[in-house]
Amino acid sequence: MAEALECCPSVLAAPLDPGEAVELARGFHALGDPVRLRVLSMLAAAPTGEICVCDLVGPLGRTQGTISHHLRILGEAGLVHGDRRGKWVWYSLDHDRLAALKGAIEG
Amino acid sequence: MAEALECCPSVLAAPLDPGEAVELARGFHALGDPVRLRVLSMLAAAPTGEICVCDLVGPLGRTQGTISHHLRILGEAGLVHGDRRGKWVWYSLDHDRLAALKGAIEG
DNA sequence: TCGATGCTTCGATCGTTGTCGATGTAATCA
DNA sequence: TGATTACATCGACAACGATCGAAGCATCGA
Repeated sequence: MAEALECCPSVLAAPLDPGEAVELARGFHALGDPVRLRVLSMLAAAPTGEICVCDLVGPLGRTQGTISHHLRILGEAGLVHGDRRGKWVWYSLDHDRLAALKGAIEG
Repeated sequence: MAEALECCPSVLAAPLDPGEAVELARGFHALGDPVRLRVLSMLAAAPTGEICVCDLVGPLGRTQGTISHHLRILGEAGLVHGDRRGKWVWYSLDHDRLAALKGAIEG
């Protein structure tokens, strides 16, 4: 087993030190809300891989301010990125970050 | 792709319906705390796959009541199971439940 | 039966968070 | 410039959650 690359801490390998645990918990905490999970799944299912905020508000049944709040949390967790183009801000999924979290809980 | 087995909803497949999102969020929410992640990693690293509460209190630097609280949350999320044997309660990891959560965030 | 040990539950505190409505800001269009 | 649209931020509120100390169970040994 390649011990060399310590890119991503894993819950299932050696006991997690407190710092790694805090960092990982930040990521999983962002996944711990139904609205945010649905945002991610909508982004993953979008044909172009991008969705603007206005197209999230209706389906998710939350106000625009609330959706913006959740997108900020997802962004701070590194799970999504926003790109302003004209009046719209297009959000897309960060597959690498998601893969890193997945890697943290696989044996 | 085998559409047949719909055992575990995935964030990255079709858009999540609200009910599935709530259920998945419950699991990820349990992972969204540093103390709980360290509990899981200690369980995974334990030679016998089991640890009693008294052996978690010291390393995690929390009171026994707090550790018990976190174990209850992990248990309700299906991530750990407790087994009373004599004076001790031995906790172990539910690898299947963890794998299901992992499966929910893989493409 | 009585104490000691391991764990759970309870009550209280205090910070966090999901939500809304309202306001602010940026970009576009007339 | 002014109006409109898209999004972010703010203030407030209620609900939740992490934590502790203390009290309550359960089990074992003497």
